[in-house]
Amino acid sequence: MAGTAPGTRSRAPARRSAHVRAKRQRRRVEILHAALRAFRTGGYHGTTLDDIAQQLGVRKTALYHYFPDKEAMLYACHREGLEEVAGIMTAARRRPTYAEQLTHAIREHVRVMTDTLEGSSLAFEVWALSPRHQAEVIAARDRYEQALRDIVRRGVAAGEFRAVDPKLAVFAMLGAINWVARWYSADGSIRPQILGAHFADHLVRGLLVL
Amino acid sequence: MAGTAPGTRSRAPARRSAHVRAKRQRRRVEILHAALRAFRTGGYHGTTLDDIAQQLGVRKTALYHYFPDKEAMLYACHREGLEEVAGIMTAARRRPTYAEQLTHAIREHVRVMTDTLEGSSLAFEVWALSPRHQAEVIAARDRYEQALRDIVRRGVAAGEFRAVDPKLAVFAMLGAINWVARWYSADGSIRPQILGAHFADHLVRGLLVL
DNA sequence: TAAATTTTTGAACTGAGGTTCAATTTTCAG
DNA sequence: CTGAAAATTGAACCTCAGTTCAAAAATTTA
Repeated sequence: MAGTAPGTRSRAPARRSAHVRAKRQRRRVEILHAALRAFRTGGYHGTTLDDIAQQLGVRKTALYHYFPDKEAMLYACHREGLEEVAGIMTAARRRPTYAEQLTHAIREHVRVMTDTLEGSSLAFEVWALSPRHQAEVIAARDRYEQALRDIVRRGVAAGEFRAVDPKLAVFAMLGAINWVARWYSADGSIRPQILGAHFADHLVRGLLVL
Repeated sequence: MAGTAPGTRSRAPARRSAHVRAKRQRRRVEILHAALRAFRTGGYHGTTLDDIAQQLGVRKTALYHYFPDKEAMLYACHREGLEEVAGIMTAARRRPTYAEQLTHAIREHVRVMTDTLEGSSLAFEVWALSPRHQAEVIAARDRYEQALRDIVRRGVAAGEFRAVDPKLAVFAMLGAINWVARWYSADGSIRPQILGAHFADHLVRGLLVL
């Protein structure tokens, strides 16, 4: 949105120096992370711009220098998360067995969820987005879900998994993973690595034939 | 809160007839269900009193005849859900094996989630509650989580389950179950009965020794 | 260091939505 | 049928939070 509108900055195409541009980008990410943290716990509507600004030691009006409005922040959060998660699938498909493909996807998704916390966007309220953005995010999310279902479906066909309903199996997996956004804290005693391995074990084993 | 405050209705202890009282109670439940539906999808802050009132074909001011404020509705939702879920555990403990105990708990929790939708309170934003209510709800939720962990712990000790971390195992289960509130629709093709059985199978099997 | 540009700020505007309340309509009880 | 109680309404209030904007502060560039 920021770079695609024709009239936004058509007069001065590349006036900003690389240094300034990089700094601005860094700040944007900082703001996004602050927003992410706040959205994750308090929800989009429950989070005020003051909440986000306060984390950065700045007034809320400063945020408008980086994002046109609050919804743009939520959208950016979703974008980043979806991008990261989408990348998981291409790597997963290279694994030899379907069980390993699922294991990889779960581990990586959990890692995205805990390490950068940026994967938590899938757990966010999509309804707060504008119709256009909402449709886009839902489409991307559905693509991801579909890819997971395909793995399960093939695993079942190959006799690797029990005759489960792929849709329900994936709902269970995504529920467990997305729920992480609700309780995980980097200060806690739970190590992300362990968490991912544990979830993958639990959820994939539940599909295997005896 | 409605019946415990000393000064609320101390002068007229039982003026309302049984019929009126029953009708009022029925209406309260109707409002609660409407609120529940709205909270479940749009979140507490994202839901307006107009949203809830509109479902009932009434103006928002009518709601104040049944609840002192919006927070009271959220609190009532939590109360009902927690009560139902708490009842699950006592029945579960009567089952012979730990696997069966878990299976029962998961099935019933899913049923509460889909049938009445009242179990979705555990999935709600607790932070929107007043400090007092928040503490109460968190305590009840922790009790429930602890009970589930105990089953897992004992199952591990008895050699029935693998040597999993009870905390993580329960997080995975509750994540899958609570996530139901996000996608389940009574109009959809998924039958609650099947869903509960499927989730129980998936999640319990994942804990069993090979 | 000085001009230009970027970033931040404080004040003010605005609309949405929770809440109050007196008045009206509906329902109940005798 | 009639008075009383309950339920609902519409108007108004008020706070909060998203947004705008011109001015000030900080930073970059030459």
